[in-house]
Parts: sequence; C-alpha cells; structure tokens
Amino acid sequence: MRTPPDLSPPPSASCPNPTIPETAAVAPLLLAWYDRHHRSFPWRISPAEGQQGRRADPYHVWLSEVMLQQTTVQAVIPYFQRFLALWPRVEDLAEAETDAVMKAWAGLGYYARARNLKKCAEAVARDHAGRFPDTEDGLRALPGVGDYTAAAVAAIAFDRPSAVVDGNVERVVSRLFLVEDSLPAAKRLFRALTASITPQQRPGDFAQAMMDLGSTICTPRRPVCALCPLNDHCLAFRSGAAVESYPRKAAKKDKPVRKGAAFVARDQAGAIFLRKRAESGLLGGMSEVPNSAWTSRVDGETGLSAAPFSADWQACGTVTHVFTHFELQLSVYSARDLAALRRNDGWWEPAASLSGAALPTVMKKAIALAFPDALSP
DNA sequence: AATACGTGGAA
DNA sequence: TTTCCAAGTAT
Repeated sequence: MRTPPDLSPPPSASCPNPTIPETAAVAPLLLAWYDRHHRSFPWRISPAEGQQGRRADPYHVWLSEVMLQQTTVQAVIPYFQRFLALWPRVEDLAEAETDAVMKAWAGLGYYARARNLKKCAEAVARDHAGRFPDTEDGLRALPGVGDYTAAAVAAIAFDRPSAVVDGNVERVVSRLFLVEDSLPAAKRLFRALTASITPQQRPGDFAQAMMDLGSTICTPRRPVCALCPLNDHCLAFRSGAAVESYPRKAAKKDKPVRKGAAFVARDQAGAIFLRKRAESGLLGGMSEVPNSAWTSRVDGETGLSAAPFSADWQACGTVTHVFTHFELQLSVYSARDLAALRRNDGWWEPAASLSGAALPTVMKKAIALAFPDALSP
C-alpha cells in the first residue's frame, strides 16, 4: 500500500461528503477501460504494444505534448505529421533554421512554444547526445517543458509514475473527489490527488487514459456518467451533485478591445511587403505586414498616418481577431502595383511563397481582405 | 499570484 | 451570437 499523499488541505476539508474514493480501485478500472476504448494518435503506441514492453518514441511524445498545450488534437495532428516529415529526429530539428520552424508552426498559435521547441531540441542534441532525459526533473529543466509536459513525457515515454495533471485530469479529479476548491489556486491539491490514484504499473497508459476519459466521457458540458468506468467511485456522481459544475474556476476577466491599422502593399509581380516582428512578446519572431501599434486608447493612431511609406492606400475594411487577452479590430489598407523598391525594414515576399511564410493567422486575415487571392497555394 | 501568450471549433 | 475552452509555460 502506498503512503497517503501530503494533502493540503486534506480532501475531507474540501469534500462535503466525508467518503474518500477507494483510490486503489481507480487505476485498474480505468486501465481496463483504456484497453478497450483508447484513442489512436500518430504519436501513440497501443496499450497492447506497451504491455509487450514497447515504448513510444520520446521525441514524438515531447513534440506532441508541446503542440497539444492549450491546443486541440484536431489542430495538432497535421502539424505533427509535417514536423516529423521535415525533421524526423530531434537532431534534425536542432539543426533546422529557426525561421523554417516558425513557418512550419504558423497558424498553431502561442509562438513562444515554437521558439522554445527549437531551443529544447538544441539542448537535447548538444547536452544530452540526442536522448531526452528520462526523469521528470531532467525533462523539467528543458526550455518550454513545464510541470505538465515533464510529467507526461516521463510517464508516457519512460514509464515513470509521475502525476500528470492537465485540464482533463483536473476535471476528472475534481469530480472524482468532489473538490470545491477553485482553480488555478488549487493546483497543488489536484497534483496531490492525482498522485494518490497514479499506479506504479502502466503509469503512461494511466495518464493517457485519464486524458481520454476527460475528453470523451468526463467532458466539460455534458458528461456521460452512465458510461464512465469510475462512476461507482465518483463522489460528484454518487452525491447527485451537478457534475458539470466541476471543476470550480475563478471568474474570468473581460477582454478589452484594441484598435490598429495594417498596410498590405503588393508590387507588380504580386509580391507582398512583409516585416519581422520582435523575437519576444505577442506573435514574437513571426512575420507581419506593416501595422500601427494596437491600442485601447481612443486617441491612438490607427489610421492612414501610420502607413509605413507613402502610397495610394485604399481602405479595405476591418478584420476582427480575438487573442487570449484582448480583441483586435484592425483597419486594413491596400496599395497595388507598387515598384518593389528595396527597403531595409522588410522584404517583398513573392506570391508563390506567401502561403508558406511565417504569418500568424491575424496577418493572413488582413492579407486576404486586401487581396483575396494572395494566399491561394 | 497574476498576467501574457493564439487559434478555431463546439454548444 | 456569445461563450467557453484544448494535453500549459514563462515571468
């Protein structure tokens, strides 16, 4: 029997129902469910293969986990396939041009992930002879690898019994233990509770099973408790609580609106004038069309006077784009048939390569509004 | 602890 | 239409 985790506060403090789930029963039930209902993804091996001693490739697991941070599986799969085709091994990624990595990541969002992905690949190639560290602590020290990713790679690729806590797991655990504490303040409690049900055997399958359960059965809105392998042990379900109201979360802040102007210039050959953004911060390291500052101030300059150079700018309309912490209303201006004069603040991206450029979605929207055919491949 | 950091799909 | 949010990390 395992030592009970150090819970602070203990589960009874946050559970109106004093009953503690029979934690030892959870993992076997969940693993049996996973054997039958696991999902297949390009970065996974099947549980049958796993029980024959095979392990998923740590490079594949790491790459998928970084891509999956705050990102849906559906969005990730084509990117994962392209990255593996371009860079089959971590050493290949380490030797890649950073700009090529940014181009391949374009559209996936949270671009600091791509910058850190490259740094991490370099660290693994240079400091670890191309082998990922096989412990949670070793992984945690890599760029872009936080608590979750370190635990996930350690469990899935190296069979370590680490507590893998992502949004799915938080949801499952909050219901299983009827946790009244709110996120994100209760992160520590969720980690301890997850550790209390994580098995020594098949910890990687257990982690993936928790995530599959969370995304198919124990869903945010309409959980399908009748089909849940853990329903007999779930305090939320057994107590008749509103299961979908867990986990408790802190109230969200509202999104301010910012405004700006973007300038899409095209030359006689169809090339578009682009610039490179600063390496850090919003859309860091990505390409852009010239644009004004994005401001919430009513007296901010969001019109023609922010143009990068003089031209016959025509107003095309407005693009609305929602970022994590603000909404952007971008006034778009276009100019056509310009002479492709050499400038030191950017370059003319040829029409043929524009769709493959390192353009974040908001910039593609602006270009598409100005020249609807510009991004056609 | 609180905030910055993208995007697109589902209800 | 609006809201929520999906396998988080860095600072």
